[in-house]
Amino acid sequence: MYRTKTCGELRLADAGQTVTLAGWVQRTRKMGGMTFIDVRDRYGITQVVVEEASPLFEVANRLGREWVVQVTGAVGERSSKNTHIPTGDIEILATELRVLNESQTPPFTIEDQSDGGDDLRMRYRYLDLRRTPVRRNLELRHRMTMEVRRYLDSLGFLEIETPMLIGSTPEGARDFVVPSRMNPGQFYALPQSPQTLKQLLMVSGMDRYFQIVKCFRDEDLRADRQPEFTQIDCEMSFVTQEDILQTFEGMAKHLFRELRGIELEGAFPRMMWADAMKYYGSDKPDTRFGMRFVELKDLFAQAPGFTVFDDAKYIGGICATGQAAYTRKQIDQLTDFVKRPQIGAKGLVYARVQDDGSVKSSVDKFYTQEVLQQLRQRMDAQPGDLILILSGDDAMRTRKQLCELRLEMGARMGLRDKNTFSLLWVIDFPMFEWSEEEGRLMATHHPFTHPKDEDIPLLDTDPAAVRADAYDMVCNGVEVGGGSIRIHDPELQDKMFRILGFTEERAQEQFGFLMNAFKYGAPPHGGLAYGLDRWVSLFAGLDSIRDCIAFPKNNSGRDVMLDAPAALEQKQLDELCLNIVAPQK
RNA sequence: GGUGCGUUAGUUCAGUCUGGUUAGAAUACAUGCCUGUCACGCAUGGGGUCACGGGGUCGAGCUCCGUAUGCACCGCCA
Repeated sequence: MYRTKTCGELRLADAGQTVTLAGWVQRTRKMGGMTFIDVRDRYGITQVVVEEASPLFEVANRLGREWVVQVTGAVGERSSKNTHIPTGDIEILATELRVLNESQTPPFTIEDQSDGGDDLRMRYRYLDLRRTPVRRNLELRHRMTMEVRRYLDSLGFLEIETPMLIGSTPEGARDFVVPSRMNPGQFYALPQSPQTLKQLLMVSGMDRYFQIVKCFRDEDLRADRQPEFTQIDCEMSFVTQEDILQTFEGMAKHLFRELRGIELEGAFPRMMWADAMKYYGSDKPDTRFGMRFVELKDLFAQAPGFTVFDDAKYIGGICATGQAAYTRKQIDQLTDFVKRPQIGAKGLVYARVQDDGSVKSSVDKFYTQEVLQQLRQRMDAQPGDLILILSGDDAMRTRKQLCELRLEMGARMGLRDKNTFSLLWVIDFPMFEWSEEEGRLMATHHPFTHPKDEDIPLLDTDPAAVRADAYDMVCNGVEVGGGSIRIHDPELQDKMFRILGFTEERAQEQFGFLMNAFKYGAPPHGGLAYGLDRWVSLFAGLDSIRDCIAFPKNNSGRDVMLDAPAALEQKQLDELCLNIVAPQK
């Protein structure tokens, strides 16, 4: 046995015991006549003392950072305590000190506040994972999957694995593909989600399924998007949308209770997609704060000499409470912010409500105080408030711009606190979206999503107006999960494929397996998938999901530690019959 | 496919606006001193292809163009 105790568990009550610890040298402090060694493992840090008189003194002074050591000695009370760490009252007076392994000087110091940048941390991720903050994220992730399994198991869900090598489907994200050696010229695809497989499990009568499962999407990365990521994938039979929302709202509450000690009271608010877009300009509104949009188009008639609003199809405002003291410079910063190419607004109109109730705005020259007072009333603005207005000739685009402005103001006003959580359901998503690129309607969620019963007649007359039994769970402006009731009627499914522009042959070719299964008695079913990485990030207050993934990819989809992806040997390529010539080395 | 910001010591950064002697700091590392440190302290020392290529200039870390690469974002992500 290499150790009898860990480096995090010894306390004053253990004084007098002889123990053996093993771990990494965090650092040594040589005082001349004595040397302190901080030994670290994943449980904590314990101080070891070696005095000059000890035969171990020479070894102790030779130790370098990150050497692996084994120490035996008596637990003693420290004469001067360290109140910063749990083991700070005790130390080990070493009687044995063995070097289990030496270490090169690490490229960055293993400390909570790392001095390594992202790229270096990824290159030496195994060292980065020795750092407490990163390790804690993985610990939290572990506890979360344990709690998910506990909750779902208690409700009778079965965890069932589905294959990683499946067929490619052109709908949705790009697939990662895997060539098949035994079937030359043919390819598997890695699942973007086990969507159709879990629906088949419902046909099989599995009733309540879940899986904590890797999913793969060959799309560009973001701070919250990795090419492989983990879903908590769930499906239930004989349920309504209401049943599903209840079940998974329960799971969210369970996770908050067990992992954050937060009791979420009452049912989660539900917001129709159309309202989310109208009041927040987003299908994932951050509801930690208000500042809802107010439409102002009818208020601002054409004014001589002022052309900004002339072509506006949409004029919308938000009211920033108590921000009337914003300086000209701050307003200019906001204007620059909305004019950035990523946002693309033309400009910003502002109005301050003065202490006496009068409104001082950037459009004073063009609108009477009467109109401005109506504005103030419409915005429900009080003295001291700042009204910000955007306009544009494309209502949807302008709402998105206003959404960015709202989030920016929320951040500036400190209203986006990482320890405040505001959850809601966004429901009644539109069934279809028009794709300019494809020149056809595309499924907003996926082609198996059930339309709302009352909208089914519209499928024939006005498909773009059809809403779906689809829902997202949103927390603090992050989509943490989403799902839908699925179609279980083959005829309705056929109709959906037709609207989506599938020929019968193509629908059969790509989804024939599912359509055939549905001919043998598909139960009504629906489900949801949570993004595990996003949940962990949210609970840990992370800016990027990378920090809760042991070995993530960088912005370009590369694993800089493994140096993957990489070219293959010609022999491997030849076996796969890909007719690719390997690059010369 | 696009936009923005970056790339200088092992590491984190300053220096770039306003080109001009030997490119600095902190930290890490090495050596020495120190018996109560815990961000130990003190002293000394080593450590640089200023990402790469090109232009312009008497002269470039600094200016211009291109490339690579990192991060954030837009497009994309059923």
